[in-house]
Amino acid sequence: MDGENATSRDASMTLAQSQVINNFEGPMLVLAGPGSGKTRVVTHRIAHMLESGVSPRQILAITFTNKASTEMAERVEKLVPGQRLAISTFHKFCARMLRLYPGAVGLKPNFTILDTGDQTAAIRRAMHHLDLDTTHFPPNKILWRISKAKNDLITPEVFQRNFDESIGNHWDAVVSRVYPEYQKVLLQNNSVDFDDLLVHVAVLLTEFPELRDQLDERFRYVLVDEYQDTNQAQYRIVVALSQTYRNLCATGDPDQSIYGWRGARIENILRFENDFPDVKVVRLEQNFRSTKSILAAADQLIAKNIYRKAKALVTDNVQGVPVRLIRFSDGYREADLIAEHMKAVVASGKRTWSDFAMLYRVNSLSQPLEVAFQRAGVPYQIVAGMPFWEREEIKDLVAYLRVLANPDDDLALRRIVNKPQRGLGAKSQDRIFAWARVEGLTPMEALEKASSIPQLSKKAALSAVLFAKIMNGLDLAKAGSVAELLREVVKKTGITIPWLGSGDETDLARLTNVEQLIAAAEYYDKLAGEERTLEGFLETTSLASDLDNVDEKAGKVTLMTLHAAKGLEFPVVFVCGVEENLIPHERSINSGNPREIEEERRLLFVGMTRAKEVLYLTEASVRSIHGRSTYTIPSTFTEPQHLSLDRLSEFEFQAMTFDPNSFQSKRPTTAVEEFGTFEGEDGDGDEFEDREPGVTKRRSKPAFSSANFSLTTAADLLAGNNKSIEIPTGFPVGSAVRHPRYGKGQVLSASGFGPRRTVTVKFEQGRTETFMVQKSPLQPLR
DNA sequence: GTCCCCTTTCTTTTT
DNA sequence: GAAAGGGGAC
Repeated sequence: MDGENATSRDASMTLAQSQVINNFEGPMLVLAGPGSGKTRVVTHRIAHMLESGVSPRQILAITFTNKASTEMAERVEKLVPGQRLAISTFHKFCARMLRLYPGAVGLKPNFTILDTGDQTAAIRRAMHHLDLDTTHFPPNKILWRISKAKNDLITPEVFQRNFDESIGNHWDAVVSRVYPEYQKVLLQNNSVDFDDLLVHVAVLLTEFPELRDQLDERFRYVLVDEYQDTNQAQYRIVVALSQTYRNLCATGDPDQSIYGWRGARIENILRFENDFPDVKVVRLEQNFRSTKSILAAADQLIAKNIYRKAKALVTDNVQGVPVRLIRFSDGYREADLIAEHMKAVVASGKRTWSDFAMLYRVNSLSQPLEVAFQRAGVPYQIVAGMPFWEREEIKDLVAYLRVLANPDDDLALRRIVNKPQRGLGAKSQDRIFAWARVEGLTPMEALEKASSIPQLSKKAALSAVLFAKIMNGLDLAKAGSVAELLREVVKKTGITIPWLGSGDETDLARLTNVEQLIAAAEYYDKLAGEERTLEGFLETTSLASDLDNVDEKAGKVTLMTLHAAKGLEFPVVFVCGVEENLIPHERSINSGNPREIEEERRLLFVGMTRAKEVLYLTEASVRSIHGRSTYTIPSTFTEPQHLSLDRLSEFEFQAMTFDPNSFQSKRPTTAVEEFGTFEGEDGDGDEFEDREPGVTKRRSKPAFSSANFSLTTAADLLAGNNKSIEIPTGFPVGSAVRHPRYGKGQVLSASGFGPRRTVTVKFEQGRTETFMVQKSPLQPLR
């Protein structure tokens, strides 16, 4: 798709695609199936608009993720270089708008955007004000309810009214009290949460018609991506911007709506046709991504949804190998054998690590996979886990900047006032801030004058004054750059001192994270140049996400949830844990709401359609969940009468791994021949020697895997060596190992073979632990 | 004021 | 089984 230019466009486009590109006046709804080249079409549409004389200033393209917006911007840039147009995420766009018109909703221009942690803290505080008990009503759950209300544009007043008018449950009783108080806390802190960014702007556009007119005039052409995922607030914003100039182009796919639980409304697509009766609806049904086999299976699955507008899925691509459902005896075998399979395929030289993706419904499934991949030496990147910006040390440092940028940001101040520990515990803090309120001072002023606060200990007062001194000495203008300012924070607060020289892995990780934060600041400094502000940097930090860092070409296998996979594609995809209660998730089943089951089905549909060439669904007979081993039930979605798949046992899968030629599909299919480059055929066993990337060098003596001792290795088989490999002794006495938690160590003693092998390891940091090799995350160090 | 142990809970989380 | 949050002990 690279290297194309704007002029050679039409020849390579389908009729539907050209329609989208060429008709940019008036409302349009693009229903784009998976892999239908949507981004390409949208970017070409923008290019066409620019070429036709539309001013770049009049175009607004909105996406959901940073990644999508960056990609769109890059691709437009490639087509029509040097144009400045607004391509942004919903939240970023709203943050911009709010910085321009903060007063209208009671904010100051330097407001901060709170992350989930701060939001919970704010809820806590609100509940504290109301004397509500946080044990019985967990703040997280309350926050969740409030967030849902905001997504639906329900204000605290309306929430309360709704509650009063209904026979409310006691939950909503609590929420209807907390919600307004929470908003008050946010306003006092001159801050907003993620949802507020949208809600405030929606309010702005509704209550200030002149402003709406002005923005509508300014953004005459609005494009929205992933329209099926818009919530009420986003819908309102988009529609408000498209009244005078009704050039709204929404692209989306109802079949890929997987964020209903976050307030996304598929109905927004249906409503579109009501709001804009003259809408042109274009369907992009041709898939350029997947093989016929994959598409047929996905189509068969999604056709089972009742609440759906039927859409064809067609492709000119080859048939490809059949979609396979593999049944493993348990989750560990699943992980091990998949790792082994990938190793073998990569060793054969036909694929690289980054061709593979592992998708799962819940994050907890990543753990056994991780263990197996580490042991097998398969390089992987895991998306999600603990997002960078959520890390303790990062949030602390960012909180320092937040207080500097927005002195009203009490939540941030509370966070850092005793970090590193200065002997200013909750009690002293309460005293200081209570005194501030009585005296009518800002919290910072109170800290400065702490020595005159009655009943505050000498020690606490001293620390408070010292803290105020540090803060007063910090200034962006003086420091020159955000990165430099951060370095000063680190130096003056000594926050990293406890981590220096301890050698502890987590401390080392903390230090690295701090470095990374500074690096991120440097990057921002460079990008923003002289226009750099603290608010600007903080905005990038709070609106950043882990997903932005997915590198599809990282030379690693990618592990992530099905949700995170939306919008991505990989040559080979494993969707694992396709079992009842996982997909569909038991919560959805228990909800009794068929629409929730349909969302689960769409989720699997999204996962399946990520695959370009080879797709595996896997299930385990026994799965250990919540620490308990349970017999699983096959997923409703894969029942034979619903979905025709090639069903393989783990042994058949293994055989296929080691000798592609030995395995014949059970279903008669002539399809295989059509695909030239897949594993599953073409076993000419070409030289694999030294083809593997570094990590897997230990091929002759693989890290322990239960399958290894009875079978020949993939590499040997492919090389034509039919000698069996020796039974691995794995982790011999005296060998060096690494444990993710305890660090480096040495094997003291070992006993047993195979799955029962246990080793005792003495770790450098002193402790000695015994592990079942198969179940532990131990890695050999060469 | 801090730490540790107990209980509880266990989707998904574009921003 | 593991992490997180709250309550109680020091």
